[in-house]
Amino acid sequence: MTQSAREASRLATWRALREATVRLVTERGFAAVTVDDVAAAAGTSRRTFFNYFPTKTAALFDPDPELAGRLERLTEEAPVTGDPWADLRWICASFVRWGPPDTLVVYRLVAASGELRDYPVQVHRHVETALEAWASRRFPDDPLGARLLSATAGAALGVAFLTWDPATPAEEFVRLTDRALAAVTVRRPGTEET
Amino acid sequence: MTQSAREASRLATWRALREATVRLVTERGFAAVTVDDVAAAAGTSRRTFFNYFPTKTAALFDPDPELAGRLERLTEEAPVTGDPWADLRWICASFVRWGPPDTLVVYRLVAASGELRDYPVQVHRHVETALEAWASRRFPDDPLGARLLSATAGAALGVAFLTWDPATPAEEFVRLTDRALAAVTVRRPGTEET
DNA sequence: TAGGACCTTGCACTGAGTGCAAACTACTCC
DNA sequence: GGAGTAGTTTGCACTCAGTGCAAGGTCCTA
Repeated sequence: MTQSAREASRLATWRALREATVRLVTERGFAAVTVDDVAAAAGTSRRTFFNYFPTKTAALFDPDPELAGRLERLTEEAPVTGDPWADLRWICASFVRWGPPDTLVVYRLVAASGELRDYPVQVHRHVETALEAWASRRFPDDPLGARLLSATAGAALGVAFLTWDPATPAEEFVRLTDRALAAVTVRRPGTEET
Repeated sequence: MTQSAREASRLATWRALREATVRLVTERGFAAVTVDDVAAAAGTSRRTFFNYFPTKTAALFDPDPELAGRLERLTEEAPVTGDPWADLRWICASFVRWGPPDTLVVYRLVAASGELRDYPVQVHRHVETALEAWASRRFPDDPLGARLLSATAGAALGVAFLTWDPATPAEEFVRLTDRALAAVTVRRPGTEET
């Protein structure tokens, strides 16, 4: 389980590239930063950048390798009650409250930047992906219901994020997330009344 | 109100470009079609293409100019009851049922194409935009609640779309949309009970 | 310590998207 | 009807994202 030298070096390069991207984009704005700039700042070649990230935006939004594991664990620890939407709210609330530190910097960057407003979805796409995996594991024979759970939660997270003023502390974002999730209810399709 | 020659010609060029894009992408796939190809097929120059569409994907997903007006009218005709989510469902159901013909071709194209699976959101982004305008007009002092309504509806539409098998008739898509929308409820934040 | 797996890098190429300036076309107002 | 103006088309040259390939380097394993 201890990392080999290769794995360690790979993670280091990944983080150097991520760090350089975030720093340069913070300083100059997304459009004014080229991949060459990032690669140079991270001490690697342009070609290596593309070995780690498929696109320029990915360097900003791809989740840290360790984050994936944490999210995975969170979905496994989640309660399993008769109300899947409540369980999903539990996962979202835990995730947001835990506040992955690296992620929060990017959050604030995107929220504050006009030119990145087109990508609000990207910010929590990996969360939504994890939720979708959770949901489809739980309801394998109901793709509509499973996707509906994760997509709706994703929408609520996105709305909370868009409404959040990045100048205010992160707790405010947590509060908005709670309010957004609390205002929505998702039943399994087929059990609707009306 | 009758179009000037200029307006008519502009609309014609817009539609020629859209039509060429859809046709070529259907034949060859998105990646294998260049903007040059599209421009040539539409009988204009590459540079003119970019006068009409900011990106290649926009040529596929931007709503037909007339569609915007129709959507606008739909949001004005919508009922105004004490249950905004119900009103929103009415708008979505009407829109989907009316079935804008041009749009449906693109829908089917995207749903059937593996390489466009990353863009499912784009398909109904303009609908979501119209819904957001409607919601923020109705709840100007509650941005969270307004966005939550439109984003959730958008998520439901997206899920219905992703779950839809494009080989089946459009009515199936309508049915999925109804089921998805019926399974979700959005209250105004602040009026939640747990 | 030798061979293979994996990683980095340079090079050359395609194609998206943009700024600019010149030619062209439709509209307007006299 | 004709001159001026505003909007449109187009070519050209440019930047930069992203990809394929092949040569060299580094780590790991037997």
